Amino acid sequence: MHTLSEENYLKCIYRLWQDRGEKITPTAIAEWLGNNPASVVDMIRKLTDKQLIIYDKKKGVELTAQGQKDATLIVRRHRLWEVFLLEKLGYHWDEIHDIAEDLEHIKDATLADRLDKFLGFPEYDPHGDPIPKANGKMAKRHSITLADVKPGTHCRVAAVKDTTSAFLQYLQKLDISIGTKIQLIEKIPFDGSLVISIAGGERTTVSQKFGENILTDI
Amino acid sequence: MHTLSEENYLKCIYRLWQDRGEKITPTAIAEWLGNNPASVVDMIRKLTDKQLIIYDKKKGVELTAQGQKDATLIVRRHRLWEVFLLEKLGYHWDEIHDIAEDLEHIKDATLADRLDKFLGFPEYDPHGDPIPKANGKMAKRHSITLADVKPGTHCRVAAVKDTTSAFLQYLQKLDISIGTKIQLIEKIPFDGSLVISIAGGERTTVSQKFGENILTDI
DNA sequence: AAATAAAATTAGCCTTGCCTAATTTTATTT
DNA sequence: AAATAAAATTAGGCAAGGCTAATTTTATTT
Repeated sequence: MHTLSEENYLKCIYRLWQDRGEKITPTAIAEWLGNNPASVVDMIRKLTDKQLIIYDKKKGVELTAQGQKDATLIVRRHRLWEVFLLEKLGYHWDEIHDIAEDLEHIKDATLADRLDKFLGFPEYDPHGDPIPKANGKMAKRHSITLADVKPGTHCRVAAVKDTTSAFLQYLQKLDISIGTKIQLIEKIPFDGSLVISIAGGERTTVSQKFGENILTDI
Repeated sequence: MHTLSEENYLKCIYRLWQDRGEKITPTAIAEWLGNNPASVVDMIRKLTDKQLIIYDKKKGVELTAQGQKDATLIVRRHRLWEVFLLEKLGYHWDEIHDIAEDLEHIKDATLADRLDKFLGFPEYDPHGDPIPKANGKMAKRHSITLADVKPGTHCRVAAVKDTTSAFLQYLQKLDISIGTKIQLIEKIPFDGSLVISIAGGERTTVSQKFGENILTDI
């Protein structure tokens, strides 16, 4: 099996691949993990030896079939634990990510499946991300952000991209959670700011960055 | 906070202290952990620097107040997770120890307390060991083994000392679990073997070692 | 195309936590 | 008490996974 560090790299590569679809460079990985690019180069060598990734200077880092499979299972564990922490232990939205970050590395042949069953086979985690099934399949990710929809559109918050507590706490303050209805009233051309109405309430203005981190259903 | 390794040493010292009450030597620790005594000496220095233990060649290793407190909380986490794995996820007796061994190191200010509440504040773990409360207090450990009771005595299995799966699977085969009534019929003087009756059933003979690992209520 | 900037890589070092081998200390026998 | 055995300790090393600083490649400007 993989070391803690290897797993974190795998997961990071998986996320970058899912999120952007852009070329995954050592620098991008280093930034995401808060590591030095030199360290990343070391690990790229190790993961390549283990045949979990393929690195090509032109194409960047790509996961092999095995790498994808392993990464998916880590994400599965992470998201299942998030559901557990929120639903069973009563944690708040913004507290669960870091704890799940540790729990996801617990390895046991049947743990994730048992947890999945115990939780009632949830489709999405508390941030709206789909939970991979034991076979690696998962529901589609939501991809349209609040910043993408046309002014006038009514939409539903389906997921959040950023899961830092700074963002989640801001959402909490605005009374936004998964399922909240939001109407995009206007986009300010100058800086992309968004004028929205939350759950039919009065107008609020949020930044473009904010809008890009809200994934919507419609 | 402490590293994974430091926590394992702390827990080991705590166990040796509870179990035997004898002088805790570097060799004893090394044996328990399956490490080399030289490594233990290194760690003794580190834990001493952190003021978690006091090491005196004559007295052996002793936990400081802080060391005791920290070790107790690790044990608390371990035992709570064992309850969770057995009761909520449906694991068997002999499978939970190793998983809890990993889970116990997850650190979060409120995790253990939330888990405790979620589980209904259990007093004992599935092996019959008392679960320390948040304040460090815990119910008394059972101390009389099946090998200690007088022939003729009827007693109840309250806990097991050995938690290896080899022992637990043997118990399962004999249909013994926490709460099972056992009568000690006879002790064989030659090798200390015990003739017992399990739940009123027919006579069975078990070894002295076996008896020493069963803790009884009466 | 040359100059500059950015990214990738290499080299060498650090800490943690373990190891073996050698040595010193302490205990146990004879 | 001397000899022997066992335990503890020291010294030196190793792998993992980071780091910084220096160098080489690759991209971007001018």
